[in-house]
Amino acid sequence: MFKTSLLPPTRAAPATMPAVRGFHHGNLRQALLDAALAEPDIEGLSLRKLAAGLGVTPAAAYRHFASREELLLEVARIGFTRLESRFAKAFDISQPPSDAAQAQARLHRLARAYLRFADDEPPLWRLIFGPQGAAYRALAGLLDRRSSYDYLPAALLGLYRTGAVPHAPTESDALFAWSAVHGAASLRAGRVPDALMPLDDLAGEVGTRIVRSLQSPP
Amino acid sequence: MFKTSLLPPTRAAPATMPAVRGFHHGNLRQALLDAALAEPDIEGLSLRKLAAGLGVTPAAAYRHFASREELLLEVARIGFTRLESRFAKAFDISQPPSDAAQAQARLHRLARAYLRFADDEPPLWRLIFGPQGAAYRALAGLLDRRSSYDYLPAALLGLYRTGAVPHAPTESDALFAWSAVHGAASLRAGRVPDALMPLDDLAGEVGTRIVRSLQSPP
DNA sequence: CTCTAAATGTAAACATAGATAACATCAGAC
DNA sequence: GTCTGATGTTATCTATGTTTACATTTAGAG
Repeated sequence: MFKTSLLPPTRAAPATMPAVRGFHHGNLRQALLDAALAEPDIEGLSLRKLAAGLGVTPAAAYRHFASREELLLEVARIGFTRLESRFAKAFDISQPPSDAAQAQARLHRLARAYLRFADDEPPLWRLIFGPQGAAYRALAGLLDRRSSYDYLPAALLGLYRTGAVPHAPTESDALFAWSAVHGAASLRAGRVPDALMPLDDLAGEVGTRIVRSLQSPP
Repeated sequence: MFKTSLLPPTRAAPATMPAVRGFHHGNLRQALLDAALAEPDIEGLSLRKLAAGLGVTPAAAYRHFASREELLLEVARIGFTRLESRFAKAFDISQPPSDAAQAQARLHRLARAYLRFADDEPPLWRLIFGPQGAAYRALAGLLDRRSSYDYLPAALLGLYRTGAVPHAPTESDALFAWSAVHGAASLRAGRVPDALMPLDDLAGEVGTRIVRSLQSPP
């Protein structure tokens, strides 16, 4: 027999390490995710091109993802994880603020982490926060169950406890703070003219103004 | 001769008014735009389906738009126009604020207009402010040349002139205000849990906090 | 070691999409 | 009336997501 087996030797992946286990391709799933993460326009990627780039048939991808949408969802999950990891570092739970200055520094670090993520990984940012909602809403569960959404309120509470702010933060306060940071990042990612000052300056401005907006009583 | 002329009578549009001029279809261009505007997911629309819905061949659309992208661009322009029209009404240039309260009311109206647009026309909102940037950046020229971007700074200046705020607004102030409003609208459009309070309350909160964030000297 | 079953890929095909080219038709100018 | 340009229609091309039937490789049971 001879078949059309003219391509099998295409598995010329001697330069790549055996990944986890060397199957046909050597864990295609991760390779697809990596390729997707490297895409400049993740939402606009083509499964076929991705597969072709890995020297694999389009249908092969369907052994690992039920659909294109599921691939994107998985990528979005990775994005959320990376974002939260940045938040965790910025928040630094091991070092609770002992005075107002430290509490404000923590808030600034959070704002900076958020903005920096938008700066460092624009494709992921667009995928995650794209108003398309597909990935956004689908992953809402992932966000709701603690994590990213809680860092900001916690930081605001720290402001109050250290006396940087005169009243305990309300939900409204948290929403406003979140809006300001998210809005700044959005405008920056959207390349809105005015939003292009140095990132650290922007983070500082936003943090400072948030604190200022909390000065009067509720 | 007989050809394949079995479809021409499909032009059964006696119920629709002659539009501007009764051509083959009776101004397809506008009909396509209207159909696109009625789409729940504008960015995801299909030219073919749109055409089919109007009882017209896919290729017919290309007599009016060079590409799908151009159709979307035109829709985005319409969206921007609608948004600016709301801003204009909210700003009410014919009634300059004569005291702090009126200046604040103007700011609140602007915030409300912005949020209301996101609420009233989610598909347009997503198209316009989608981080995809396609339409966004392409239309940046339309935004830069005055209009929407200037209402907020003007409102802030009004706050200063009427003494509602102690210092003349800087670019940073305007950017922060814009971030806060835009962020609130984004979160709302993204159905983020906390952002779902009544629209007017949200607009009020945002407006009030923006003013508060401008209380200290620069 | 061998045999089998699950995991993984391939080939071929279908449906839909955007886009283009050649041809047809209608409105209005002359 | 005839000619011309605007507007639509018929294929037709290519790219893409997706499915189905088949092949192959791997891992593990016996």
